[in-house]
Amino acid sequence: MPSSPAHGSLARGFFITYERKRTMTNEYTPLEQTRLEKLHRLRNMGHEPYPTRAARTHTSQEAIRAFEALETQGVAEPLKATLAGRLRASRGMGKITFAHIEDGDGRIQLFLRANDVGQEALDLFNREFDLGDFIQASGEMFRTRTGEITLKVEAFHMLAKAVTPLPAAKDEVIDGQVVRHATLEDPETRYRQRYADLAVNPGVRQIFRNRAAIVRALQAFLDEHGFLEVETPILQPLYGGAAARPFVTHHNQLHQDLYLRISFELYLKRLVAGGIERVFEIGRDFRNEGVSFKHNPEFTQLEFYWAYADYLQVMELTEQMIASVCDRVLGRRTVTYQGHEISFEIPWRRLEMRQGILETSGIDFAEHTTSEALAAAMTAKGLHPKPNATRGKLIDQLLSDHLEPTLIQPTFLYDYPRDISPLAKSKPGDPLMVERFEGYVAGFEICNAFTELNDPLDQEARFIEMGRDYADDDEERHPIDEDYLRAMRYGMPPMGGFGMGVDRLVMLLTDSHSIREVLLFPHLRKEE
RNA sequence: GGGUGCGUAGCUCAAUGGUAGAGCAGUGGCCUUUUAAGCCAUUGGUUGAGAGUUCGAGCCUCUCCGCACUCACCA
Repeated sequence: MPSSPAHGSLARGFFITYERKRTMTNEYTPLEQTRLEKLHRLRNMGHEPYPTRAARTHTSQEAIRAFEALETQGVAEPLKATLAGRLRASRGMGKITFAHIEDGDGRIQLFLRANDVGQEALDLFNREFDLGDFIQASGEMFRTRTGEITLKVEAFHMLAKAVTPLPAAKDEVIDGQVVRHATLEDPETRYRQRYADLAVNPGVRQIFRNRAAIVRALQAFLDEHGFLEVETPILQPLYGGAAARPFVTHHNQLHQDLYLRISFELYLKRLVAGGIERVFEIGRDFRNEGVSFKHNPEFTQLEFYWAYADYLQVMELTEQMIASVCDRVLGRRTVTYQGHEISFEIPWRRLEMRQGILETSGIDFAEHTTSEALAAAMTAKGLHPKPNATRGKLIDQLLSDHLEPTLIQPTFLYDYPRDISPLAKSKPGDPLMVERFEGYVAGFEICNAFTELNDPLDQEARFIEMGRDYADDDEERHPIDEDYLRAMRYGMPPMGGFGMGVDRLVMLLTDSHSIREVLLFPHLRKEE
């Protein structure tokens, strides 16, 4: 990049043209122009605004802890430190300036005095440095009159000039409580410009630290229980394993349409057929559906499959796994979610799905074995059954409308109707029901599991039966995965299988009201 | 996709159909232990975009864009 004149139109013109070509951004705002002029002045004075390297010796908290340690030991020798971070507050008071910088650890105060750095440098700091700039400062640690551990700056320089001001956010400490003023709140700006959100809203960073810890805790738990972590194709020639519309893409050279996976199920069960008795995957699923506070088009799923186990054993492993995650990540098993005290202590409540629906809606679906009969019973109760719905969908409607909202404490709903569970094994002696459970917390579903169907003839019949419920052009109609049937015909051991929305678990453990809060870059419509 | 609501300065928010404002941030000045520092002065707006009604529109009407909530969809 050529060196630029201080603050002429030539310099600005250069930058604007460059930016427009690259990103089609608009012109710089007046606030940005002010900062660009500072940038050019710094450069003209020989202060590189974007030096190649930093040289910090301590993070903010390391410096504070090291100072406290020396203080307790009564060491007279002052602690020298070079700190680096983002300028978040600056209070100029004539011949001295107090400032705070923020790094990955937290905040620390800087104290700049004309006596120490020189009047010229102090003026440079006050005139050309802005909130949001990344800077480096060296000096000795001390305590101010009010007791705050502070760096008495002897030398400082810019590490990266911020051209665009951060959305203002100031903290006030009242009786030990941090009160934030004019924080960035607009959800659209927060999600579109997550970098700005992360920079000014510390709670956001904590959510994603917790998210990473939750995923690691799940991996550790399953690893300790003998499950092998694998990665299966995201681009699939056929999709399956869930009721969802897929995203379609195309491989040019192979002249082949491909689907982004909607679940891992059929691939992971192929692996069990191949002899991997305990297997799991944590990864991204893609579903071409509407968005809501609990749905994003791409989301993170955990699935595991466990040979020779059934859904009851999976149920027990599930509550152990969640408790283990709570222990590792939070150090406790109770959380507050949107005002509800929720306990993940073992065991969770177990409720037969039929019984739960009977209690909350007054309808026993077992007494109505056809969709017509069930719809009539619902109408008789003053409910509004969806027209032309299958019996399974009507039961699902009763579940979501009446039962689901009541399931605040962790609850396993078990035994589901066969016609909404084409991959689950029937209950012995009850051909209409399958061995399946779903875990509900805070009124929404977080996991889904069953004793897996391993009878290739039954599976083929279910696929065909399922296909009959849809017209040929119905988008929900699923293709039959012949290769999966072949894998099953080679022999597939009995097994329990499990799937969980990791984002929803993160929501629960971070008290987030929307899935978008726990996704770094949630899906939004295109800007403009 | 439907319904409801919202969109005003960089951020958070005001403004009966009648001159678009405040705090913070910014700019200039004073200030050597402050911490939402303070004090004085001051800049900043095509009120999301476009059209219409009106003497006059941030406000009323319509279209579009975006966001939120909600419904539909989600074996």
